[in-house]
Amino acid sequence: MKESAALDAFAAMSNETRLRILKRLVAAGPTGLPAGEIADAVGASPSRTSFHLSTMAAAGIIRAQRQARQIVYAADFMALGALVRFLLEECCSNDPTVRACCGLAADPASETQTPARSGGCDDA
Amino acid sequence: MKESAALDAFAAMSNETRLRILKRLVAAGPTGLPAGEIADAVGASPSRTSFHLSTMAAAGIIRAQRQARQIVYAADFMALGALVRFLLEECCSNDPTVRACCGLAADPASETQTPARSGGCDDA
DNA sequence: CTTTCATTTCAATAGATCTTGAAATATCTT
DNA sequence: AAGATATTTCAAGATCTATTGAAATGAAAG
Repeated sequence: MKESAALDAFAAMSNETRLRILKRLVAAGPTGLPAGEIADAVGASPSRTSFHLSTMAAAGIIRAQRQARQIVYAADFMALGALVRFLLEECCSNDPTVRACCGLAADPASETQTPARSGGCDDA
Repeated sequence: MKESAALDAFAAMSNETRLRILKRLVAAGPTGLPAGEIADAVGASPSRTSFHLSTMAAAGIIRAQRQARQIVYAADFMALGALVRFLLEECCSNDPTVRACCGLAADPASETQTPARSGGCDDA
């Protein structure tokens, strides 16, 4: 993942309305939801919702597809996975403390069992 | 992790200078680095660096500690771990596709081996 | 081909964020 | 106490982001 893409993705996640939209779209699964339903779900006006959906689509974390008169948006799960991985690998250099907090083995190449989160992690 | 904390953390990561600072601090380990060295490392003026360091500290992803005349900043590895976990759990509902992209088992409770990243993931 | 429905685009505005350079603060040294 | 060093704070301006409501677009139905 390119750094500029990650910066855009982080910016997309740094807004309350957009984070709500993302959660809703993740819950909706790969089928996604039409813009109007998303607007209702998050309690924002159509134009405001459209603005945030465009921002998120430009950041690459969701995808749009016209279906008859509606425009259906869906989370891009692979892009989200790439973002988590960027955070873990590029930003955090696979630091063992960071990894332990998400139930990951200290060493990314490890063939051993994933450990329970060790003590000292902030609660999520 | 509270949602508002995550929003602040994402905002903190959505700036190029701050992301560079974070990477440098992660590389520096728990000992951290004084502000002046960080400024040199990222090529930003003292006041600009100070502004970004304050933003990151307020977001809780780094910590400051005065040491004689310098102020030493260090990455907060547990907070970063909590952020990765928030992204994975709260935002992505532990979606298996997302998890596969970071070398995680599809099921967070799984006792089986962490799989190699399955096909279809965006390259990080 | 007009109407209706779903969504976007636009223009205006308000507010937040970033950068710059100068001045202020805190700490150490002499 | 005066000077040097490390960093922050402040004020000004530029830029970016978000919200609102009205108007425009696209697609289907009558």
